[in-house]
Amino acid sequence: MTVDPNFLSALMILKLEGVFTLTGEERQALHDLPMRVVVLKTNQDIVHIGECPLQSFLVLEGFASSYKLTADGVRQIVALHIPGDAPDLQTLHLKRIDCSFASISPCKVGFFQLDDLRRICERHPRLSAAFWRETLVDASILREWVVNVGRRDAYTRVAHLLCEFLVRLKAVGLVENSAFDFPITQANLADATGISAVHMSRALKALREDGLIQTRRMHLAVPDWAKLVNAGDFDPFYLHLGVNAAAGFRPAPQPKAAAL
Amino acid sequence: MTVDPNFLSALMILKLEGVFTLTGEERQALHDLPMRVVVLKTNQDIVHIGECPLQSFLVLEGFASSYKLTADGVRQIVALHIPGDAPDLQTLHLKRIDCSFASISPCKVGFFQLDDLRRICERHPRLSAAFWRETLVDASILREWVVNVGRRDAYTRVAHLLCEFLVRLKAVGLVENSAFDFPITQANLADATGISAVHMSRALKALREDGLIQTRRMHLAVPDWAKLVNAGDFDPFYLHLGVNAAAGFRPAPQPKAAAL
DNA sequence: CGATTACTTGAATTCACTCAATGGCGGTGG
DNA sequence: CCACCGCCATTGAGTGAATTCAAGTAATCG
Repeated sequence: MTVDPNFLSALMILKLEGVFTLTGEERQALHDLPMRVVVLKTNQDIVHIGECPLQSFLVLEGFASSYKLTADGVRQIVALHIPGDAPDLQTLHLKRIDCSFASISPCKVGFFQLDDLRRICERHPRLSAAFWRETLVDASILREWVVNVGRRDAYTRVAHLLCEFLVRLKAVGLVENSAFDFPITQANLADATGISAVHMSRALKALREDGLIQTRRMHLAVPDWAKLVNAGDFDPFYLHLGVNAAAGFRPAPQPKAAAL
Repeated sequence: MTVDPNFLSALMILKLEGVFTLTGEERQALHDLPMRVVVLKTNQDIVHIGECPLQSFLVLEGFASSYKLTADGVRQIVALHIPGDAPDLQTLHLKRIDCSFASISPCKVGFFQLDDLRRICERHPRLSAAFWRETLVDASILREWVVNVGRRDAYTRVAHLLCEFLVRLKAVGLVENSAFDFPITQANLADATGISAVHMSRALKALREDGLIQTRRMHLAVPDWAKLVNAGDFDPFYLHLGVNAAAGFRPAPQPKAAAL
């Protein structure tokens, strides 16, 4: 995948189009957002907790994480970011960043000035709302992570994380035949699920032996989606994907919501 | 505490004032927000997951929770809400609610129409930004909860939750002499920390025996704040409280943030 | 090809869980 | 007023899931 200098906005636009149709003006505004592309190796810090940056970033290629450390130096990954994600939108309204960001695979990110984005938000209220919505979806994912880490056993937990990964990657077109590139170490997966790296190895082995996943190299395949969903107690609803993006993952058209 | 019919907006205003000073117009707009006060007993559902409500609510008195259930019916509380919180601002931009809300103590909540709030947001961009900020702080708390549940042992986890509770309650003036009303069952605390109710009992006992907390009836006192903070690996920064609100909790004025 | 990093496996341990029984408190009704 | 019931909290005993420690294998990179 080559990096078009405006690939940043292209990805952003793709994602927002999943929610509502942009006007030409809105698309243009995003397109004109100046940015600086940076290439990262694995495990490089992007922003560090406590900083007050003047810029924010978008993931273009590869994967990134948000993480925090406990007092005794144990790491917990609190979010995984895939191409198209803007992990750090909180900087728009919170001065100091409350978690660190790092690449967890070779990775390209695009930096943009917060002031530029603020200007866009002021001029285009619908875009502002769309970014707000993004941060709300992130919060929804965090809620599911609390459940995952708090109440599911390791096997289910890992299955759930892989389900989430697959659905999110599919939404940005990075899945082919229920398989995708997966250059993430077990240690990182362990930090994302709150288990030890050793136990992650065992959990993945169990999933493999049960025929729920196939791992070769840095590549992951899901032979039986329904089984993995079942094993992971997974319902993609919390991802709040547009109907288009979620096609193929919702077994049936979503039921009319219950009246209040 | 009696319920002034406009107590809702009063609380909302109080909280927002912690971030920036409202103009008279802004204050008036909040004050004029129509609302309906509802009194709840313990453990009553307020909004159920999957609904598409036309209204949202604010907690006036007592405590509420956001929770989700796993497939086998185990509950995980993903957020606790105290007076002044608007737990359900996500409805502004997400159609279907992705978690349930319930009272976890006797409780008063104020419902308002989303359309009314949307109108306020359109007319008062600074208020819109302030509400957005609120949701970002909620996300920050969720990140800390993932760390808490994922990487800390039960003892530390419970201490951390109690620290968070005390700081947040203090910010809305519900703490006196490091003590506060605490009408929350151990089962609920267990669901918030991802441990079993039995183990919660043991953890609280240990904290009591170590002199970190005192519990009598539905009341909790913290004799030695520094010790509890230490035991809970607690740093209030993630709460993003205004400087005023956090007074007395930050050991020193926050250091100039590191440059990017 | 040698060095480093990632993964796997086994064994012993520990933290937290379930199950089960008991005690305290508050409310309700005879 | 006291007896009873239900909810909540406590405690003990046994179990189990996940951890740490340790060793060894496979893969990757310069």
